[in-house]
Amino acid sequence: MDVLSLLRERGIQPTPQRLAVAEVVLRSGVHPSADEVFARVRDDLPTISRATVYNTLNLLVEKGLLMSQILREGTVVFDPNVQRHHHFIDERTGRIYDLPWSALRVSGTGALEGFEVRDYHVVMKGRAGKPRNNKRS
Amino acid sequence: MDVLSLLRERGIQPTPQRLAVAEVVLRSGVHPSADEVFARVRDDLPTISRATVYNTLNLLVEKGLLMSQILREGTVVFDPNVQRHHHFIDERTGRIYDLPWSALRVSGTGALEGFEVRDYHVVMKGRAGKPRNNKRS
DNA sequence: TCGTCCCTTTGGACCAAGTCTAAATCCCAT
DNA sequence: ATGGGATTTAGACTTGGTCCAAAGGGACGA
Repeated sequence: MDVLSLLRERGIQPTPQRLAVAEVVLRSGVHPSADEVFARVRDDLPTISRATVYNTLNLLVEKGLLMSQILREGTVVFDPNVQRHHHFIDERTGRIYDLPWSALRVSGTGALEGFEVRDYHVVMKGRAGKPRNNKRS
Repeated sequence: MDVLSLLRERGIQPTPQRLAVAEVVLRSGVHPSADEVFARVRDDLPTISRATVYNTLNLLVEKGLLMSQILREGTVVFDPNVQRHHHFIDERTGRIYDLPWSALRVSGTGALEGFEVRDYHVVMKGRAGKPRNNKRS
């Protein structure tokens, strides 16, 4: 599905600015901050303003095309993966990886006295890219 | 153990400013931001500077008396609980609660291809203060 | 074609969290 | 008492983010 249709589907009035922002963040596959998106978008649309990028990202979150996540110090990051999932943060690079929901299982969430759990996820830290398939260490 | 001895034990040269900061954050039982600590400490020590509060908090983290956590948008919070534990965030109040490590169990952390997990914890969101709740997720 | 209305974009002011720096102060050993 | 290293201070600076008033742009009726 192309980005233009995605926006229309959610009732977002498409504009060149919004399309450019959505292209960058939805296709990125990573977890950019707003200013990182700003920088990337400016390559194509040099006159776009910071306010528009922030407005658009917040609009995309509001309309369910993005999630914002609190995973980096000092800044929110945007995640084009809107399914439930977990996160892994590489300690060396700071890079954030998505882990599929099915990769982990958390038990005990229903047995917490005094807490009504609405959502949860696991945040893991370590090193990514070390072990290889079929190799033991 | 009093705070003065705690600092000495960790090789931290005690000063009135450091003691005041440590008292506030170690006894608070909550998860204050640096500026919240700054505000509280100024009640007792009106001339203390922001830089000293930030320096001291970072020093306490470095020396293992505190942990810093990324749980609130825009600011780091400090956690006097240095044991492994999970977190629950009340969506209405933003208040952060510690959950004992034993309250939850996460399985699958060892089976992740390509990720060497060094640490992890569960972040939950919902409403606190409602006893008697039995729901799975 | 021309207005006009409404939505969007823009630039800059503003705010909050946090770091940095240079100067002042403190403490301690000589 | 004095000199030096550690600590504190105020304020400048940086960065992430919001706010606002003015300008732009497109759809539609006259």
